Amino acid sequence: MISGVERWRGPDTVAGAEAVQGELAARVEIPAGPVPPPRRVAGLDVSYRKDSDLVAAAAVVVDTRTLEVVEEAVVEGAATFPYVPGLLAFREVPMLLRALDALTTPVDLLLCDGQGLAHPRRCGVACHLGVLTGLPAVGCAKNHLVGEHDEPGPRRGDRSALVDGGDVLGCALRTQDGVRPVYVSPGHRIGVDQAGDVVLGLCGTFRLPDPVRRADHISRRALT
DNA sequence: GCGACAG
DNA sequence: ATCTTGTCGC
Repeated sequence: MISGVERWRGPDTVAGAEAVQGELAARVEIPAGPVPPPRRVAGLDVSYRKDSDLVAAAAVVVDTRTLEVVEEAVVEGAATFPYVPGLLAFREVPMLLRALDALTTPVDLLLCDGQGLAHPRRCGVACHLGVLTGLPAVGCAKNHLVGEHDEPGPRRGDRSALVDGGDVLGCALRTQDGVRPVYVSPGHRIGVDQAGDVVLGLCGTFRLPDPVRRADHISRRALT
């Protein structure tokens, strides 16, 4: 269970949402050195239904040592904000906070399906969730949003920095030999290198980290 | 004007 | 994200 979550007040305009991100971005903390390795990670994801605003959000807590599932939570609701590139958090965060509240297990880190710092205003969905919960958070996106990077080497674990405006925001990480890289960036209370390490350590034999895959499956199944 | 554009 | 079967490639 996550306590002390401040009530989310969603803006209703693009300008308002961007202003909120400016404020949240200022509250993101990125430590210079390593932080204690997370023991329990919550993978998060949201699924949508084609012809309605019904959505399902899932949170799956996984033990990083055994890769065993500790707890799962799924909630359903209505989408209240449209998808706008750069403003994904306003569409998904309200539901994800509800899923997190449904958990009874304390978690050490949030692993989100989307960007963290690798965002136009350095405030991707992982930053929103990290700041609002106070927990360390990492963003792991399947596609690129911002930042330039060299093509990572072809093998599992190969990575190259994501750079934008002179800042290293994250990395393009090859999580399996020959697969397309994922885009990893810190959301809160963790550094770029360690964020990549955490994601790689949770990928098993798949491109995406296990907790996120499980959250995807569960949220999708909930809409059936 | 022409791309790019997390989910 | 979602609608969807078979099929091309390793």
